[in-house]
Amino acid sequence: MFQALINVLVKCKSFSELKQIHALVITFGLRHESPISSKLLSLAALSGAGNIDYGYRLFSTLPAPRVFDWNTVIRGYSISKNPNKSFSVFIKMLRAGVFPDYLTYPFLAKASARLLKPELGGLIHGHALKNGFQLDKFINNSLIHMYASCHDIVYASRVFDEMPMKNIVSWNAMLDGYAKCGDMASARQVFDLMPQRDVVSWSCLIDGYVKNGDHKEALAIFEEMLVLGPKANEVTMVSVLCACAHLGALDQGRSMHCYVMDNGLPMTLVLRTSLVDMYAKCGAIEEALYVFRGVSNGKTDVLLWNAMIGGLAIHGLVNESLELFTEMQIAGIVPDEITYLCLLSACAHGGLVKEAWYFFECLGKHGMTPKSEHYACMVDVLARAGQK
DNA sequence: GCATTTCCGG
Repeated sequence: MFQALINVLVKCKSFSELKQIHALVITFGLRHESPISSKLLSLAALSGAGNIDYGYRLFSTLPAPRVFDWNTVIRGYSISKNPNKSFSVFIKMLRAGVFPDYLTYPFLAKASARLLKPELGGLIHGHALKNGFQLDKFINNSLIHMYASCHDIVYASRVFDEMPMKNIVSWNAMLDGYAKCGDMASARQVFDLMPQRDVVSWSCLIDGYVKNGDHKEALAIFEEMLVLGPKANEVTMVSVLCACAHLGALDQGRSMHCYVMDNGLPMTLVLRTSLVDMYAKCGAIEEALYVFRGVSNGKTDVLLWNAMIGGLAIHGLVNESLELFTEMQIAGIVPDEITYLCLLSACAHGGLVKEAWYFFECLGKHGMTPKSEHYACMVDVLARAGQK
């Protein structure tokens, strides 16, 4: 009976299915059977079928949650909109007398990193040390990443240096840390020094060069990777496509696209967005549209639509851009402030003063505050229309 | 049984 239910749970794909199973569990009085409720909780809190608030409500009904359950909720919040809640759950956990384990801390480190609060991460660090986890590789690696993400590279390297046994993840965390802090010389040094390199190491280095504006070097490293390194993955390709977009290197961009297809890399939404953006920036609107339309009924999000709407706008295809916006709303995608920025830029190109004002007002009506970029665009619209 | 690292649009 248990196993049958767990098998059903694993296959659960949507929120409504999840709720049905939840109802079933309650009806059969299995709510307090820990293997079932734990599995249900992790599905609710972590998978695409649920959401963390639902997960937390479910968690609250458990008579005696175990470390596993606490970790699930802390982890769920660490990747949610509000990572602060990971800490409130952690405090409740301590008050309930449940001892944190080697997975509790990495989730809390992640929450600190996402909040950009190294002070908070430092407290977690101290807590882990006090509880005898000073040699734990998993915890230390997540702490390195936490400090580095918070631009506290001195602390990150202190943790790194004090680790008696480092693995490739430790090295990658340092490499990425330096890159994120804009210190590509040190990042490169770490890369050259590390005992072995995997696809993440190469991707970190390449993306570091991209983020620091050295697109040529990023592509040069990628070429080197093709010869000496591991196979690139879809994450690597996102960075190199960004480099091609910045350089307007259409031919190279096309060959990146070929690499993706030839190697059967998963066409994730992120990758599709990068391809659309690259083609659009390189002036290949037809190809951008081709990738954008891609699989019919495929998943889309606001970032993908923004890339296409913005791509049309910068090439002066004003009507096409505005029509795509209409289509996007019909598709049920909610625009964000970048969408409006793209639309305002389309209006600037087309001299559409009235439409620009309309979009500018929409911004406020949908609870967004115009930022300096929006004002700049409006000034541009009015200046081009010859108004003062 | 949960695990840390790389990626998208202005």
